[in-house]
Amino acid sequence: MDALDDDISDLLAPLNDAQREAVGAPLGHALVLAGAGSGKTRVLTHRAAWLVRVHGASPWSILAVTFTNKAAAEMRGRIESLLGISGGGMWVGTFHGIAHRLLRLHAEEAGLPKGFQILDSEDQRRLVKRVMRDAGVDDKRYPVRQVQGYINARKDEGRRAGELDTDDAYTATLVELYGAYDSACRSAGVVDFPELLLRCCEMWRAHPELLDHYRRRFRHVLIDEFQDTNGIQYDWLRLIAAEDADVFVVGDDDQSIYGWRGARVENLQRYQRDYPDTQVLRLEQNYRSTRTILDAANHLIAHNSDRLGKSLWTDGGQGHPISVYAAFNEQDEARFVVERIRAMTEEEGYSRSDFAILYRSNAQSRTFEEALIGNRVTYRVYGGLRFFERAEIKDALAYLRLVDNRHDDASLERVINTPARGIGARTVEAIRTAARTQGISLWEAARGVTGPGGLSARAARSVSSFIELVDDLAARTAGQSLPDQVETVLDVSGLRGALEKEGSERARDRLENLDELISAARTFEQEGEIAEDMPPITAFLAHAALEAGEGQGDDGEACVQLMTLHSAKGLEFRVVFLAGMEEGLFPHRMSMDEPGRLEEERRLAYVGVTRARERLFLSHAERRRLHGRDEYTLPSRFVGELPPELTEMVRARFSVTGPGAVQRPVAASADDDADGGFDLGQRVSHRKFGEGTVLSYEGSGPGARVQVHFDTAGTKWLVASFANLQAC
DNA sequence: AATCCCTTTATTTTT
DNA sequence: TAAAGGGATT
Repeated sequence: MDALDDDISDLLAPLNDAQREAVGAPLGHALVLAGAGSGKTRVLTHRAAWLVRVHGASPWSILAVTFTNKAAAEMRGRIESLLGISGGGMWVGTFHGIAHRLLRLHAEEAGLPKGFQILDSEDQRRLVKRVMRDAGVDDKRYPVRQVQGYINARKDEGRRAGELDTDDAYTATLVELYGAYDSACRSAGVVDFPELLLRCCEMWRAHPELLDHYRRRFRHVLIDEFQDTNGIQYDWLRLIAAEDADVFVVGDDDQSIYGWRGARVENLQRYQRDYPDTQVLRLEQNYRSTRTILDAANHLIAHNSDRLGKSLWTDGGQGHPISVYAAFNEQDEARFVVERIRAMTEEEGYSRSDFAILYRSNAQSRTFEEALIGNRVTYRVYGGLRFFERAEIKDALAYLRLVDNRHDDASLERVINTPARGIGARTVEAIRTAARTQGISLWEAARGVTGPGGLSARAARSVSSFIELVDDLAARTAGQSLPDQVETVLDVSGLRGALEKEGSERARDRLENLDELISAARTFEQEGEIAEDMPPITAFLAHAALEAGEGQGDDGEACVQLMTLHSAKGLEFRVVFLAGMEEGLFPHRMSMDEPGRLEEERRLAYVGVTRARERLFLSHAERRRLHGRDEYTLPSRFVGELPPELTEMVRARFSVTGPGAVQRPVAASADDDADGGFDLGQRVSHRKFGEGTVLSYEGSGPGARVQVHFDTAGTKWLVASFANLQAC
């Protein structure tokens, strides 16, 4: 196809001037500062298509990088539809996915065994723990998570244990553990997530001819969400993008919310410094939200300093004011949200899938779930435990990994006594010691200890039958199809049998998940990308580690969506509820003291506000049960940072006589407090419904009604004078 | 070796 | 509150 004859109007027509300028930017170095809802993804995908159709670039020469698999899949799909062909040869993926691919292709140059496996965070934590035990480090002084965090942070900076300063004893121990952990990874033939990037960089540095090959191939590099890149990802880009390559990065400093995970907003400035010819483009027209919502977002984010500066505008309508609801407690907050959802679906024609309830921390979802269930509103919670992270799935995968590589110590430790087969802590400890002293893998050590000496006869028998089991699995699965291999593992390992015997509800769930694993294997075999000469099982295991299986859940039915603010980034909804707008919760108390972290919280609030297209509701509870204690809370400062003229306070349905004063209904029972009323949130008991909590009032005098959420009987409105509620 | 009970602790999350 | 981890018990 001659690029010049191609009619490119479909590429430019759906774009505004700023977007068009970005898409058609001259080859070189571009930085697109794209505000929320300004058509960032569209610009990125049209740019890729533009490169092919206008500059005649081969898809082979394009490398497009995102942060999540979901974003990568979406980008690939959209580019392909713009090109009208499959983007054959184009590399579109996550940083980790692409680095992984490179390491597979060049395992030898990278110093990795052919069938290396990937550790997810949990695997990594277990391994760190084991290394610490072996090194005799006290996990009270050095919490495992902290050590893990330290190692990952250093890897994200691109630094190995050997390059680190050890000024004080504490750091020295951390560095030592880092080194010991890395050697454990090396001997087991496994890599963790940050290692994928780091190893890739090291491979390129050690093999300039390889780097040169890829530099000549990938003439065009596109990167999404650049504000989320960390140090090693930036290094990686600097390596792969030759000086004269075409680099197109898109980001928004106001949406940088992963600083705590090593993301460095400064990379936006660093990029401009490292490539002085960078053309900076701004996308400031928002197509998503009403003017009210956008103005509110702009005001909010203006409270941050150190911004690159960007101001979003829209030519859309004013829209509704932002509603702010002060709830008594979290149940009342949930009740309010669910009531609004009910009213808007019934009276204004909204669908359930138009609503999102966003919150700062996952624990907040529970109250909403209860309220939604109580009102028979279908919903879906995003986040939480992902498919491939479930214990039963990981057990099954660990068997597969062990069959693939007997020296994978982490997997061996995981399943040596799962299901229980009489190999207890002491036995495992003996194997571990043997492995450590002889410098061999656990597998080899396990084979050794079955010999004379050491273990009791019973333990030795158990261990050797485990060894036989794994060898037997290997023999049986050889030559089988992927789903059959999974099936074999489930049956022969006893994983399935143990769950069937248990027979509980939970066990049935797990069995279903295991069945789903077989289907996942089948799907992967049919559709998955099994590159080059990689054995399917290796590819499948890598897939399980790199894609936690977010797609699993039940779509289809219209659902209200519940998720954290973090997972809402990149999404949009007609109606958004931002719940728990309270000091201490949001901004979170752990991020309140440091100015930098507080600003990140504010960016998170900004992300939340800009998710809304039409309506935005903020709510905060005056009293919230936190860790089992009732806490009295203040509204979040972020609420106060919105212009008052754009917000309206929503009143509860009971009468309010003065500022903050609640007129209490007269209760029939004379035996409680002085004025005979109940306090909101007070515990009461009813003859028939049992105990409950007072949620709200309506009216006063003898006709006053009181809303009580009963622990077992649900929420009810009662006429106070007849209900004969007792304080308790 | 498995079970039970007590203490501790308590963001955000992708890969 | 509730989950998870550690220590003691069976």
